[in-house]
Amino acid sequence: MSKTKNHTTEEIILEAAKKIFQKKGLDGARMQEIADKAGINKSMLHYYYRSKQMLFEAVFNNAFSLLAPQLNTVLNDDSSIEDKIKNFTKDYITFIIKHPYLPSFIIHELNRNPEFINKMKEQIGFPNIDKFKNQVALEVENGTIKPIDAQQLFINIMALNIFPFIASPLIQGIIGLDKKSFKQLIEDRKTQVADFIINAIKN
Amino acid sequence: MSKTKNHTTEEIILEAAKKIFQKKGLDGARMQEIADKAGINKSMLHYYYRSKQMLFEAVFNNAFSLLAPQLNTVLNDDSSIEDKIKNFTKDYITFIIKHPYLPSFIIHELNRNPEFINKMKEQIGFPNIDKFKNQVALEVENGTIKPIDAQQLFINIMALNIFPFIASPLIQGIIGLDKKSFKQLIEDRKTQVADFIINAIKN
DNA sequence: GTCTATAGCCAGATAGAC
DNA sequence: GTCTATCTGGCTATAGAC
Repeated sequence: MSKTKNHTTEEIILEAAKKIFQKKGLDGARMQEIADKAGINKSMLHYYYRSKQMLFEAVFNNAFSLLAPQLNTVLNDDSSIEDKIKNFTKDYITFIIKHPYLPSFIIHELNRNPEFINKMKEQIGFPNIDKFKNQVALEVENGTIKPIDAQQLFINIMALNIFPFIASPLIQGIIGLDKKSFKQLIEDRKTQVADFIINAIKN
Repeated sequence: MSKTKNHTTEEIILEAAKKIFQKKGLDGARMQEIADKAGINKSMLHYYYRSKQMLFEAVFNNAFSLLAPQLNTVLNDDSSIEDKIKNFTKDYITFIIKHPYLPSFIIHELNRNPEFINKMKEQIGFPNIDKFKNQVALEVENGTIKPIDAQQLFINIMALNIFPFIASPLIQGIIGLDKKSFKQLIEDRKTQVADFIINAIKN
């Protein structure tokens, strides 16, 4: 009973702060709004997290530790390149539906504060590209895929999967779709993106 | 003499506001900082633009009217799909070097304020995908390219070109490159991205 | 640990002299 | 049109009662 629904105040605050910070950013967020969302008193935020900045950093770390394993699917998994691409493309959509503001939040705050990434590097599970580099080199040598730089391929995989969600208002505006049609378009991407990438690199 | 270097105060303000807003966003920007950058008094900002919000909207419109023609290269140009992809990929890098914060600025502010896109639609030159749809359908029928949805292809082209700049701190962190190596990576993309897309769709 | 009240500061906006 | 001075409100943060 004590672990199912009995969240501590600290956890309730963090959860509320995640929602507000991810939607409004550090500068746009208001401590009062976070307190309201958490259903507690504003001074509790300072009691538990001392300052807005420190609460924000807790949220950012938490968000990054959710995104990192996603990227590691591509980088550290043991399956073939082709399977990795298929799995990541399918899984990422599921992930993003649960955390819609997360990638644009991380990317925006990293742009405003690029040195944040250095703190993240110290965390365990920070994405590392070395294994992926070896794998790509190997598959190029085998002849299963065309010659391509592993870094460029990784960027391409990220770009094709992440960008449509970050830029969705712009895309919806230009393509001229309502929400329902756009949702279908995204649904189609679960397979289309993987096919696109595989076509591009397969021999 | 009067048109070469003699900018009006209004233009000087807009130019300074562009730099500050694009780097810091609406919430992060300070009117005092804009005034300092422009080298004029803070009250002048209000004299010419009435409020922070209105100054911001002038900046946003201006930024969007710079990005739109870039996207129209892909959508409205008369060349073949293959040439469009090559040209856009090459030109976009040049564009982004001149306006490094512009796309992430537009995308971030559209996320915070999705209805902005509706105001943009009323401007002339707002990107329209109709011509591109016909062209893709035609080239698919001709057999020059594989069957693909024009909307998906357009998203892919944007994603591969725009994302690396928006997410550059994240990418640099994961790939572990210094600024110089990253610059070279981007330089390589001028041709690599076009090749990647063309491989993916070419029959 | 949780609340109320308030300190202290800073930003956007305006009044009014020149 | 451009400046100085100032108002006003809102925000982070803390003091202190319970």
